Amino acid sequence: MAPSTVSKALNGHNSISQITKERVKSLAVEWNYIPNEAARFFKHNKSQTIAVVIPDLLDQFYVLVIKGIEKIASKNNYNVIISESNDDPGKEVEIIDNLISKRVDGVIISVARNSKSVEKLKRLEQLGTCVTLICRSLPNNIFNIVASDSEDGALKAITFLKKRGHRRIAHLMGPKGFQASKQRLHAYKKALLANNIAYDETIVKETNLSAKDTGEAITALLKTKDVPTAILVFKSYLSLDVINFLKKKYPDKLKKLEIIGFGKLPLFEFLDNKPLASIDEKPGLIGEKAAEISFKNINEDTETKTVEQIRLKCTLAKN
Amino acid sequence: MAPSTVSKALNGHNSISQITKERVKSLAVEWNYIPNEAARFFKHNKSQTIAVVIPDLLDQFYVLVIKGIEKIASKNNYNVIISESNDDPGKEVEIIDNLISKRVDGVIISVARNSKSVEKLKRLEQLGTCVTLICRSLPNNIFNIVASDSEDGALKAITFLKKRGHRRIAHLMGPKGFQASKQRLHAYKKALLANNIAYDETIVKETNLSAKDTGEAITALLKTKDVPTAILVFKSYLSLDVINFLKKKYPDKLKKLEIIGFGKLPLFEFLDNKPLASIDEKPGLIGEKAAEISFKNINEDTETKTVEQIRLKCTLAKN
DNA sequence: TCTTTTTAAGAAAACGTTTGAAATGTTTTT
DNA sequence: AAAAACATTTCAAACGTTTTCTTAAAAAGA
Repeated sequence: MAPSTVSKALNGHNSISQITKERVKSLAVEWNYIPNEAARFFKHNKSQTIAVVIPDLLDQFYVLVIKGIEKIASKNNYNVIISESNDDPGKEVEIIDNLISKRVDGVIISVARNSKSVEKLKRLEQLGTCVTLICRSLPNNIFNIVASDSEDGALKAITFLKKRGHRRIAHLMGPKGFQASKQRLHAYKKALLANNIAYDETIVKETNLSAKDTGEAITALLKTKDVPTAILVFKSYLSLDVINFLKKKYPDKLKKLEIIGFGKLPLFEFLDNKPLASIDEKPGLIGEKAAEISFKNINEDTETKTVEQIRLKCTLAKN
Repeated sequence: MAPSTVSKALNGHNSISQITKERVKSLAVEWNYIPNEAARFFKHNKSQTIAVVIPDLLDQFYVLVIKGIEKIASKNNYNVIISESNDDPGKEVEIIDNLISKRVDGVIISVARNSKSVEKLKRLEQLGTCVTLICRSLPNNIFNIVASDSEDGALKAITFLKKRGHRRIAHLMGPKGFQASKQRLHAYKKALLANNIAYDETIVKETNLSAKDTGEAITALLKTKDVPTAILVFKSYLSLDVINFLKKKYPDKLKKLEIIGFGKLPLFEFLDNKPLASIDEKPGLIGEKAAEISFKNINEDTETKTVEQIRLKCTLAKN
């Protein structure tokens, strides 16, 4: 029996008779034949693999994203490989070089802060790999992106807080250098406006995300003359730092400053003092959408490719 | 210039002159040449990849293991692919089939509870893949394994508790069907003995790991006539369930029952009520050791292969 | 200068699979 | 009965790299 016959039989080619197909298949089982994927990938110049690049696996947000991606990938019989950049732009470039030589079919990436990978990512696209950003954007919006709709999230959070009686709602923002920080600050402002609350920049504080800096920001907030009663926080883990800080330094304030943060994490279930509520950014769904974009592009002609920019609605989850 | 010359030049073969090597390398950069790994893997019948199979990425313990593996793998220029079995034996078998066809060079696996994969793993070894178990063992000890030394951990925990004045130390054990549960129960007994504390089976309770069952076990413990003042818990996440249960149902007992669990997690940092201490099983080190075993075996002749069984010492981490 | 040795580069085969074309065998049509 | 159509199988080339073997050129020795 010729190799080509076997190949065609196993792949259900219709130029092979039913009888042969069955004979081949049963022999394959009997002889424990397992196709050599490396040879197949090589032949097809496809790896049946999409790569996920994230900052850190200890961040449960990204784990949920990955689970979403895996769900779609396994439906499509695709493999997923995961790399951590640790938010190190150099490491990120290394990772992408590696992905290029692997000829992965798609890359889903949450770029490192201060990413230097734009050119590499462009090159990846030139080579036919579908690149999809998640959560964090890059200048010029030239890549597919799936992220949560911060404006929707902020609006739901602020509206909820107003209903609870809050009128003085602060914002702890991320580093001004980050796209996401600006975006969420803007969302915060817009949400205040929609709720007829005046914007007051004295109760918007920035943190570089270190616990120390966050502590100082909170201290400053607590020293403003009209102390805020609630705060919208840039990111879930940051909310936890805020709570930790309050617990240590201002335990009396703990109940007087209600916290809502972007992002809801499974680990919240174990916390005593947790944010009042969280903006659930649907990480699993982000992963699924990103994976779907990848597969759509992988299966399409390169000519018809268009850039997709998806912002997913959030929900407000009481903790 | 012949492909063979290029190949040799890029791989630093010494039958190529220095001049040509440099010429090739500079042209490679200029033309953006990136070797096709798929072709290479195919040619070598090696994938330069080790696979990690774990139950769940949301368990930070395993994330730390993975980070350890990645550390060693990247030193060796190896790729790591991760799969989640979700403790589903069927899914696990599927995953391993996939790994077989990928011809991965090594598999590091924390087998699913009730794993049905022994035969598949044997087959994997026959095919030349190095199989290393982590944390969870399989009957007959035919595979390499890296795990923590429960006896060492339990001894340190019980000794510490005794020094704090505890004489009545309970044990919340995992399902009796699990190898690990038996192991740790045995370690608990041995540690009591070493500390001259009598073993009392009325204060050893089993849980199937569901929150409900754990609650019942704790309730039963609290109802024993000589109520324990401390408890050694099977696993980190289980400690959290215990604490959550006490908080809800017996808040007064929260400070009266000191808890030490197997496993220390990064998320503990955010908790108010946390176990008194944790047995740090050094997940990162487990990953590193497992990866080292893999590479040692990958680079060795199959003839000289021996089974390695490593039990790593623990430390006791105050929380 | 001629032979021998050394060095460097090229040629060809191989890895396992898939693919389209060619060959074989069978059936239908004329 | 010959030709045409069809069904099924096999052949041969290809994918990009590495490796072994060969060849060409240069250097060394006589």
